[in-house]
Amino acid sequence: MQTQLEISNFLKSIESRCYKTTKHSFFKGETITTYLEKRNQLCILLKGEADLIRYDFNGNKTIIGQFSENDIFGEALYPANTNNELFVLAKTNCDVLFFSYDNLWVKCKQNCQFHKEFSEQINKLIIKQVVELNTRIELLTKKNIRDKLLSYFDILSTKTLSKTISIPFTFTDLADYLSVDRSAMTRELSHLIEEGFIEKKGKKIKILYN
Amino acid sequence: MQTQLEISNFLKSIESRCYKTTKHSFFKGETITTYLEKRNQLCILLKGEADLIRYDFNGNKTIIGQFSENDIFGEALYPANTNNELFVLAKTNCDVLFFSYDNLWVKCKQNCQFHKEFSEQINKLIIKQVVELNTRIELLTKKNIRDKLLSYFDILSTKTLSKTISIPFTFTDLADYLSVDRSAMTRELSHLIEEGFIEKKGKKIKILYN
DNA sequence: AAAAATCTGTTGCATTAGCAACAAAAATAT
DNA sequence: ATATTTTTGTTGCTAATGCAACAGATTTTT
Repeated sequence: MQTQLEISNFLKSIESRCYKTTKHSFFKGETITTYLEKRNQLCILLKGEADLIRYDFNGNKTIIGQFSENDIFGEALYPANTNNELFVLAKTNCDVLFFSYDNLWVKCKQNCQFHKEFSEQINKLIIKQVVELNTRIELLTKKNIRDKLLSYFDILSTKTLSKTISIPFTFTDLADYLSVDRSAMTRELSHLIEEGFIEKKGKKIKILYN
Repeated sequence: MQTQLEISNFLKSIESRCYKTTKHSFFKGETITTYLEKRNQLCILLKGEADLIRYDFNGNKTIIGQFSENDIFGEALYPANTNNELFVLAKTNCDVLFFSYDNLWVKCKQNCQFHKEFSEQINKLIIKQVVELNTRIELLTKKNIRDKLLSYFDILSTKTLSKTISIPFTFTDLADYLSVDRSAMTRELSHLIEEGFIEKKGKKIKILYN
């Protein structure tokens, strides 16, 4: 499998050829796209960080997805919803590549190398995305906050092969990712420290159990 | 986009050519596969229903995924986990197509039509899977059982364009899908009936609000 | 360097939802 | 047709967690 860096370089070198792709830059806070109609749009985040936000009928805001470099998103990957308004908001300055899912599998007339490569890269990104979604579902299906936290630490620890991990976002965002109340999560973190399961210093967590 | 039926027919007609694919049948209750090592295996459920089951360290069983006809699953789509044992169990008699993700993008020497078609179909299935995963995450990120239920009904209602919906699995399985306690869910259903939000007769639910 | 905004930790309180247990109903197997 | 298994509805109890509010720390903006 290709390294993350190679994929990244490939994506950055893309210029519209047989596909109609569009690159666009966004400033922090701008709306990258909305999921309102079913437009078959796909987007790749070339640079920056973005959140998928849901505002429900009560006006409650929930972060339902968090994207970083090389993540793929867009309406084509999302169910046609009804009562909810979904926005992808730039958390930092972002570069985004847009293209249509419809075009993706249409045979390129020249049967060009670029076309093949592009379509393979997209597939890899989508599969990566599936793995991430499954990871999150693993966590969300845990019955309590403690299990969610411990499983999350476990996953990070396995990925980095280290018992000391660094939370890659704010605790506020972590609470959103695990879909729990932030203060309840902080409380549970305190309990885990008291009971000797973990040590915590800022975003660094040291796992003390085997 | 091709219809579900066309995809289904295509998949059923598959015989190993340039890809190494294997078909296998399973009886109800049998283990279709386990997610223990990272083998890059992909599987398509050609017939039947199957569950992805997690047994955690406490021995608790959770259904973390439910598959039906033409769903794609397998280790390639799943994070390499640590403490959990994952099994795909046949809920009914099943036919399953196995192949390796590694082989999928290796260029077929003959550049054959079958190869192209197969790879396109797989992509469509994977995208369908992403949509389903996102649907579930939408539901799992709701903060309480009531919102999970109402959103679920809403999604079904939108899909079928009807205010009367039919739950496609048992309430026990629905509780698993929404990752809530079954008795608590039944309690909440009773409240929704009392408060006039829904009517319920067996698996048929009538939505009474606009 | 100062001001503004965001993030973090904490606590009290009320509500929710998990757990356990049981009986009736329904579905499945013999 | 009968027996067995699974599903469903219900309820009491308790623990977990969401919510609100606030102050101090940290980060970002001006």
